[in-house]
Amino acid sequence: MWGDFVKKIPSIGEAEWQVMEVLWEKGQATFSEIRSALREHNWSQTTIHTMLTRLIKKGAVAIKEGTSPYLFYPLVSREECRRHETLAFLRRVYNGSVKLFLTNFVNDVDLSDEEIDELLKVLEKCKTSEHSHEGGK
Amino acid sequence: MWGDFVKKIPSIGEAEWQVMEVLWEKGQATFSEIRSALREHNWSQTTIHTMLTRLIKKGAVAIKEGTSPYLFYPLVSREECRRHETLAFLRRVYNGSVKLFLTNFVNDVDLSDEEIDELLKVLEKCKTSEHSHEGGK
DNA sequence: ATCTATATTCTACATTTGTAGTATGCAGTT
DNA sequence: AACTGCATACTACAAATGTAGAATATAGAT
Repeated sequence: MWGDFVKKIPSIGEAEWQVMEVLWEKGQATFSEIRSALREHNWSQTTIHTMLTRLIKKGAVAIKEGTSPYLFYPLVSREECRRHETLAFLRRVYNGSVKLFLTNFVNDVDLSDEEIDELLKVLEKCKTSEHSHEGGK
Repeated sequence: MWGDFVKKIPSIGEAEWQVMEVLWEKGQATFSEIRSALREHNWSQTTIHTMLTRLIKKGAVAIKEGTSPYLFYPLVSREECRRHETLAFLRRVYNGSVKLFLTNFVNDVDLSDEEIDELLKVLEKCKTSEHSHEGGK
């Protein structure tokens, strides 16, 4: 379905994901901005730097050319990362089946009827709204 | 009901999960049974053994007392593991919001209207059926 | 008792990830 | 020039995980 020429989404760890969130939120940011956005995590500066470095090496982040205090920005979108993680997760835990996921999850975790109603609404909307990617099988 | 004794669900890696699947499927199994069930993975025997050992150490698997060719069996249910993984996943990737998950995911990945209908049905059923769990959190 | 095949244990190594100390570079101030 | 602070780099270490070789135990066949 996605052919062989799919952009390879790098794997992003739990803590790294936090850093990415900041970048996705801000679009771009200097180190101090990132640091202060992550203030509550009480990570040492070097820790954050290490993560940025690794994210760069992985191709998830880049530094805008010629910026003095470096401006970091994401090279992969939150959407593609989410999709990637989601597919991996479903494959791993639910045999790749969204249906199985919903069935089990909604049973396991107590979702209130209100929440279920919300989900129903969301799904309904998705259905009616045409997703026009026909792109042949 | 379980008060503070919340059973701690161990973290289970991707490959380890495969081993657990076998155990969940069979209920219990000897090493050779497990091995042959995982045949297609082309893992060396020791690899599988290592995983079993680690799963035991983690408290995810146990050996039935006094069985000659050891009988391994799961100590944690697929359901609780799934719940655990799911919550962690949602927290990590979707800010803990199922709604966000559905919205994004259904948009990102092309779900056919049929699939959406199926999901709708599943959700509807969940709503009407009493879920008599006590609320957790 | 010996051999052999399967069962079980021990040890090892690379990679990924979280975490962080230390060191150096550079710019503005004294 | 020296000092002070932030910016950036280099190095390190432990835990988790995937992967597997080597060694030993043990039961049944010879």
